[in-house]
Amino acid sequence: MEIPQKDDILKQFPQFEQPLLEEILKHSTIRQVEEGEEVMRTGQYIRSTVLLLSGLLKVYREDDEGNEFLMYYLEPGNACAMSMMCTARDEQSQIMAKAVTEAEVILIPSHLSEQWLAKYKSWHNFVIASYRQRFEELLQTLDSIAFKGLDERLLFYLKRHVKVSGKEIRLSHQQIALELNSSREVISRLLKKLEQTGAITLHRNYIEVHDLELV
Amino acid sequence: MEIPQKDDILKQFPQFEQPLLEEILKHSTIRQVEEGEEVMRTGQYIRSTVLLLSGLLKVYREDDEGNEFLMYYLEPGNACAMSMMCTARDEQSQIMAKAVTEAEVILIPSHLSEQWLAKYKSWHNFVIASYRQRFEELLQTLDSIAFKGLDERLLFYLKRHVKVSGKEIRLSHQQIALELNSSREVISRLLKKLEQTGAITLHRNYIEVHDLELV
DNA sequence: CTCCCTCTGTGATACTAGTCACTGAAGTCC
DNA sequence: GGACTTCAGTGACTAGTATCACAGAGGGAG
Repeated sequence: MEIPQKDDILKQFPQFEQPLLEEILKHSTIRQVEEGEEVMRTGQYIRSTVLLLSGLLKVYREDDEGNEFLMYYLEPGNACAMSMMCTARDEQSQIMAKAVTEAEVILIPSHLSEQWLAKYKSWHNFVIASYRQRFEELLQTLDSIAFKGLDERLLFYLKRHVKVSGKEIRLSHQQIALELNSSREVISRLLKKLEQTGAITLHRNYIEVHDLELV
Repeated sequence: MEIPQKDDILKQFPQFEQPLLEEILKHSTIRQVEEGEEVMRTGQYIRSTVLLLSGLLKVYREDDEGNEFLMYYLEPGNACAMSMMCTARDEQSQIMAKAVTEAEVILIPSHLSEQWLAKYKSWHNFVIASYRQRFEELLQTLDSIAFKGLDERLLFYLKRHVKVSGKEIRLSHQQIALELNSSREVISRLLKKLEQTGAITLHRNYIEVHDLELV
């Protein structure tokens, strides 16, 4: 655990008022998270609000048989909406969060983030905006599962991935299959088809994206 | 539009503080909604927070081809979480809401429901609790779509329906198919199978539920 | 260079769900 | 009672996805 540095926070959360920043500096801690490390597990009690300072987190849902599917990514400047909603009553997490890359998160004790809602306008706005963004992203994910075939879902997934981490997608087909709750062979076949349209080029362990929009 | 009556509100929202109740009485309106009427449409601008006083609303998502699927039901004492999140910036609705039965909703001007967050503890708690509940229900719906076959989803749907409106489900197979984004024939077949287990009895235009837990 | 492990490609097959075509049953209106 | 409409049941077929089995390619470690 480190003491948070003002400049780092300021860079990702420029909208926070000065006194709020001071409080964050005083009362919260920063945690370094390694690639692949779990930040939050289903069933875990939540005692802190989680803000992301650097790196990339994926937030996903896991069922009892170990199947999973991606809900959305969190980028620097985002907060985990679940961790904000649970503050009130020491609730359990409903979701999993894992570091896709090495990351730094700010942990704010729940009772403080709760107090700040009334105390700091910028915090209040930030929390509401976070809820809304996550809700909307979740609805998009839901749409793609409910209404689309796997081919379109894959496309949606790739686009989202490009948005958060660039045109070189460093994932095996297996990992993609996992996040879409599908199977490797099927993903391989669909990717192959995409390659034939010229939208991507396949390599071992990574995918080179050219243009997903024209598919 | 009617002037809200204090007793009605008190009955569904006993947790609200006295002065908050007074404000609701003073500034909000009640709207009667007929069965089948749309309370909210995707793309519509939201200017009020919606609380449900009586009746039953279904909240669902619709895609561009008119397909839909059910997100969750709202019962008396619940609020539409979307309508609370959109307050801040006059945002557009992402969802559809329709009255399943005749219903009464309280409409609270957005700027007030926003002010009350800071002003009334009980309002603030109510809003946060609503977010959380809806988020959780949405996650459940998501799970059932992502991880389950149609047979289990149907079961989940029936259970939920029983919870909000009793063991006589007055729906045609067609309507159920629509809410699950499936087709009538498939739902008919699955219902038939369920009937054979003894869990339900099928009739024209309604389903009699005996026990869904033992399936 | 060789061994080994992981990743990818591919055919065969099975299953789930959606679609089409049709039949009959139940309820409504005249 | 007969005509009409809506709802439900059923068989045949199709499409999409999952599963199984196996082959080959790429890269790392010795």
